[in-house]
Amino acid sequence: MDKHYDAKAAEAKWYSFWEENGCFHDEPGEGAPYSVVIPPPNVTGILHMGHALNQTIQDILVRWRRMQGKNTLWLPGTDHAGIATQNVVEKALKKEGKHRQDLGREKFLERVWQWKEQYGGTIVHQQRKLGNSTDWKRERFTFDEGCSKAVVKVFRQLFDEGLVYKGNYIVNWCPRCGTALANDEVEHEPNHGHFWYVRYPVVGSEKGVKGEPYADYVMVATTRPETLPGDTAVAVNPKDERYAHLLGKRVILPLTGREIPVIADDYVDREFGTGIVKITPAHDPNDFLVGKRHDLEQINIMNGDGTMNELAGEKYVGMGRFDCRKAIVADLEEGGYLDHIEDIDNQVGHCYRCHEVVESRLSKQWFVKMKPLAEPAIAAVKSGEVKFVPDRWSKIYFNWMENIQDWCISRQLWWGHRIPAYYIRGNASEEGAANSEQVFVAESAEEALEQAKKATGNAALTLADLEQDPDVLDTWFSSWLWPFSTLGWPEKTKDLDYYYPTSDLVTAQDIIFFWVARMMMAGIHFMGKAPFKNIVIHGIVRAADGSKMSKSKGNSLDPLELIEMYSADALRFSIALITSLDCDTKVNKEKFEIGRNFTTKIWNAARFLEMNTPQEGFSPIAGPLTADEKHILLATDKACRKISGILENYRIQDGALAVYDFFWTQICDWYVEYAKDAPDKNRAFAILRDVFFKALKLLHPYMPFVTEEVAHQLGYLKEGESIMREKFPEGYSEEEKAAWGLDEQVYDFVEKKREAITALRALRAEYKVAPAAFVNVTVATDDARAAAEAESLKKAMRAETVDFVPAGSDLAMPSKMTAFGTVYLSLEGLVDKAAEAKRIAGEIAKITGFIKSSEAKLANENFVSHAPEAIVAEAKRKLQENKEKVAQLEKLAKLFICLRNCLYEK
RNA sequence: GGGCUAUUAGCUCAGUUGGUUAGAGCGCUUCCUUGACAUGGAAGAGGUCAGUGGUUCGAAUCCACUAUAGCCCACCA
Repeated sequence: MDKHYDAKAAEAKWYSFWEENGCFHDEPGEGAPYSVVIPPPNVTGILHMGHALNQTIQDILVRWRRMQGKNTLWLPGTDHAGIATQNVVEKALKKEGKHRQDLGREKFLERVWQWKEQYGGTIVHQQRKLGNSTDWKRERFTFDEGCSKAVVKVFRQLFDEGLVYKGNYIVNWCPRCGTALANDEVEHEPNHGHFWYVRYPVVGSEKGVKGEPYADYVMVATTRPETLPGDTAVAVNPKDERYAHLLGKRVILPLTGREIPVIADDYVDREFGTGIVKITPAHDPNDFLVGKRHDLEQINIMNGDGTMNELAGEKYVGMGRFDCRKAIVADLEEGGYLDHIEDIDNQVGHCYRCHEVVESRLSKQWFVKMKPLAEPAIAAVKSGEVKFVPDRWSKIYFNWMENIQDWCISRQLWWGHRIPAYYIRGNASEEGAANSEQVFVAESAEEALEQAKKATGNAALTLADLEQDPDVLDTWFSSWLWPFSTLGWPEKTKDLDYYYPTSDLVTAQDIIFFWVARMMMAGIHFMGKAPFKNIVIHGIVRAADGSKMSKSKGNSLDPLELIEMYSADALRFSIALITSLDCDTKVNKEKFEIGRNFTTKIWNAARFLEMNTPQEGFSPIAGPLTADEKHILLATDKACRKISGILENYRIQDGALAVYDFFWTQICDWYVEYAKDAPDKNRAFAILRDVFFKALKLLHPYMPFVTEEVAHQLGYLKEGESIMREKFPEGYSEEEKAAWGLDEQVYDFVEKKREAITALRALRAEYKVAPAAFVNVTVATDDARAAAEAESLKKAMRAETVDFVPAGSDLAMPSKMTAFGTVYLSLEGLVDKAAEAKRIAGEIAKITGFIKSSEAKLANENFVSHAPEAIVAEAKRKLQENKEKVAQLEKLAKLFICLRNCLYEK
């Protein structure tokens, strides 16, 4: 083996080997499978730390289950990401000085597909670098033929069920992008704005002259005076006594002269502003709801591009909304309606894409009625059919699902699944086909034509008479079908039958609502079964200071760079080790050294084993084994059992820790050191060889590349074989354990022995005994097995002699008490430190403190009678031990005083 | 405003149903390089578990309140 591990070469070699040999591929078979669908990244995306974490967790689970022998499918793919992708292509067009309108819909879409073919594979290639064992033969795209078919089918079905409807609704609207935005696509930012206090004269009151107050008016505070022409009421709180007299009266809307009612609604906050609110149902979401409750007219005064229309008043037509604001304010002042202006700080929504100020706009959009879909999805989690891991996320899920709002699914984009709704040409209103009332929802234009013929009684209609709704569907409308559309639905495929419902869904907390909850609803509604059994939610990877990673902040780490620097295994292992499911993870570059160092350790340990492999090979493990040999076999057995149990519970981090500790501490630090000087080296190394392969297999889900490479280098596997096809170790059989004489007592005995060795090392360090010096050691113990360990102790302690005396022997030498026995270090002939006396006094004080607290505890009647026997016995034993320790230290103190005296005499 | 979560060593975090003197990694201190590995080895220092009160024989762990931080939802015209 080479002195250094070449991660890059190994990663490239093994990934293509696995892929070419179908190691990732699965076909329906016998028995319950393990299946997972990947959260599809945006096709425009590049791999970031969030993906690295998310996919590492999935790959660990997937590789582990596959090695357990289950049929295992991890299905990859990408999301067409409507707005994001369209934006990328529009930007490219802009460089050519073109706009999408210049190309027209068809040509533009061609361009997007071209872009997708050329660059869309970026993230998919990057994912391979991570070592993902995804079944690339089944890679899907939310906009591919099959997924698109599923989308149309679902839309049609929901429409027929009355769950999809077209409605007037206030949506967040970006005037620049010309599309509705989902709530999450709006970014609220602090804004320094103004409150304009405007007087609305009460009908019937005397009109004042220009510039003077009206005799009777209501004062309204608004941040958006340009919407004033759309007001259809003013509202007060029903409990507000100040304004009780106004109820039922009407006021005059300034500049228009229109009369509007004064209404009472709980929505109005008495404390805020003047306590009187103007109600503009077409331009504010809250006002919209108030308007619904009071049956108010909705006056839409704005065009889609943010300019004013004729309903705003002749004077303002064609003005931009902000120019119009200025004009209206000026006119209000002119007319004497403006009382005063106040500076305020508020929040204003911006488009997450182009940063334009978002407008609330009344428009016709398509919606999905969510309540009927949500109910069974809530029930599935309540009943335990589907579990959240960690469980606390179920609360958040319920909270959202129980207060669910209808889902606006139409987007005014071109890149996406076009809404399968058709209208008779010419019926469309000015705002486009979406406003036509006569709509035919069908899976094809031909089918829609049949419907139209039937509905109109006009058999002469042709396809040319129909036009399709121009809008496309929200991207989530395809991703919510992901767990079954990717398996072939609506066709009844073998895959669908075998792999659905999937086993685990692994994702970050930020898309529980947008994606997870909706998949639950779609899965139950269309498949009759929830789409997965467990929803594993992990945190977000954050920068070292706890802030979110973002390119613009420059605080993001690039997983590909980390792979380049430390290797994919290092990235995977480190991230698994430092991430707990329960909270976000803060990372910096240095953290990934953990994994890099561990990789090096594995490589070097493998080299050591290789160097010690006899030419003729190892003989089978037989004969009476030494305690250390039994111990490592038991430790291996424990590790195997422990790790599967840990992974069953998704404790990825604990698993990483366990396997790290097993390999580094148990194998490298202790067993390898033992094996170097073992009485029967061939047997010791035969055991090491066996244990080592098990360790590699345990490690494989975390570190696929180095484990595969080492397994081949050491000859565990022949060419053409893969560690991926090995069985995940389950520990040794009862027969093996019996044959080798493995039992817990031996394990504990070796643990104790190690304690003695550590104690001696500590004594050497404390008394500054040169590392190379041979020392004389005495151990006071009654353990009958001790004598057999004299040789191994001598080596581990670098001792000239190791003598045993009965426990309780009282020697005047520096000592440490251990579970094995009291270890004494003879200082004769070695450097001494007179100042030790002081240190010992400190130690005596410390232990005396413990003794006092133990004595107090044992004197406590309540403790003795209530606590379990074992606890009481343990307390007594500890007390006794501490007492002995103090006695020993006191003796030692005397010795040091004596030594010091001797020194002084010199 | 409503909800959720966190607060344990200098830093990042474990701590399973309450049970001896609270752990790991990194960092720090001391020592060790012809030895598989200095990307290493040995030893060590460092914590009144955010605070207060309660339940209990016993609390980092359970309960209440307080403080601080973070996240989500709804957002004030």
